[in-house]
Amino acid sequence: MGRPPCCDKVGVKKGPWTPEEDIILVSYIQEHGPGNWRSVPTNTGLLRCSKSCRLRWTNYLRPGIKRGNFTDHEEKMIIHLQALLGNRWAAIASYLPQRTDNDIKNYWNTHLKKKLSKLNSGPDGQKQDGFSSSQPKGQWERRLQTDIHMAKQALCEALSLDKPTQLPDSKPSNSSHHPFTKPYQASSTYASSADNIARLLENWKKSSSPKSAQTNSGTTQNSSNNNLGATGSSSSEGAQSATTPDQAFDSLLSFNSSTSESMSVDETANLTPETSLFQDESKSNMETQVPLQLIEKWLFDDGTTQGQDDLINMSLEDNAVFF
DNA sequence: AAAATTTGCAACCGCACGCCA
DNA sequence: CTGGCGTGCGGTTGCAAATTT
Repeated sequence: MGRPPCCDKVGVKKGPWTPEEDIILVSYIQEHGPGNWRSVPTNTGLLRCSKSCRLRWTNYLRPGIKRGNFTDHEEKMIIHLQALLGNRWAAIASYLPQRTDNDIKNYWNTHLKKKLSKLNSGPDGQKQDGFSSSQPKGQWERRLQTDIHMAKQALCEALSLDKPTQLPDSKPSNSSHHPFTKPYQASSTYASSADNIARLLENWKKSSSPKSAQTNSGTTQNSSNNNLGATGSSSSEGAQSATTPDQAFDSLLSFNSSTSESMSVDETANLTPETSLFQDESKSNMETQVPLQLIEKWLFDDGTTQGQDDLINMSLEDNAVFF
């Protein structure tokens, strides 16, 4: 028995996305906005299941996504947040605008885990993974602990009426991932999305040796590391060298270049309406604001860098205070 | 230079959750 | 209240690229 698959497997394509598919998806979302994923494959003719479409959008095509090259700052945040929240990548991602949960999860699993285990396997390799020793084992317990923690802090905040409002990046973000559950908001949101896809395309064309559709994963990776390389101007380059006779592509690029002319991708990303759009989301606000104080404290103390251990200790001490 | 091994990441899978009729 | 449906989330896998032998 069990739950039937989200989509019948016959005729459903799997594996890396091709630029053509990306274009179709983006241009569809450009028109209709994200959401109602179930209908996306039917309406676009994509031979993908709805989940796959959503994933592709949220992890790659969504506007304002930054890929690769985690900064020290981000790294520390992830470490700290992981200590606080456990493997709740979506929650962690909500503190890191422009980063997806998948990206963070991958980065944690591939880089940070090792890094930390090296760090902590010094004299006595007890603290595996950094700080898990102080955490409940099960996901459920951990979640519970976090929630209690959050609730307590929220209470404290409420009582002190001293709410931080100005955290630089305090964007509730993607806990509900979509700024646009409503019809579809600012078109400029898609500018950066178009940037994303323009990057994909550009790199795809560069490597557009016969392999073409080939390893989209490869092209994706390249593009992902080239955020700086592909700006608005380069996307129009992409338009010129376009070999894909796709109208959607043209419209995308023109759309793109008209909206983000002089901005780099990152700039665009930073200014993306997401930031403001997200700010109304009460649920994630609840979630974000609570540990924010801790994070803020840590972030703003960052200059005084005492090293990760101190950060870790801080979080653990904080936990101790609350329990 | 070629083969073997490791690494990194995109994408898939399946369960959980929330909404709605 | 309950069951169906759509979506979100975290764990895992598969494969290409990078590195080592």
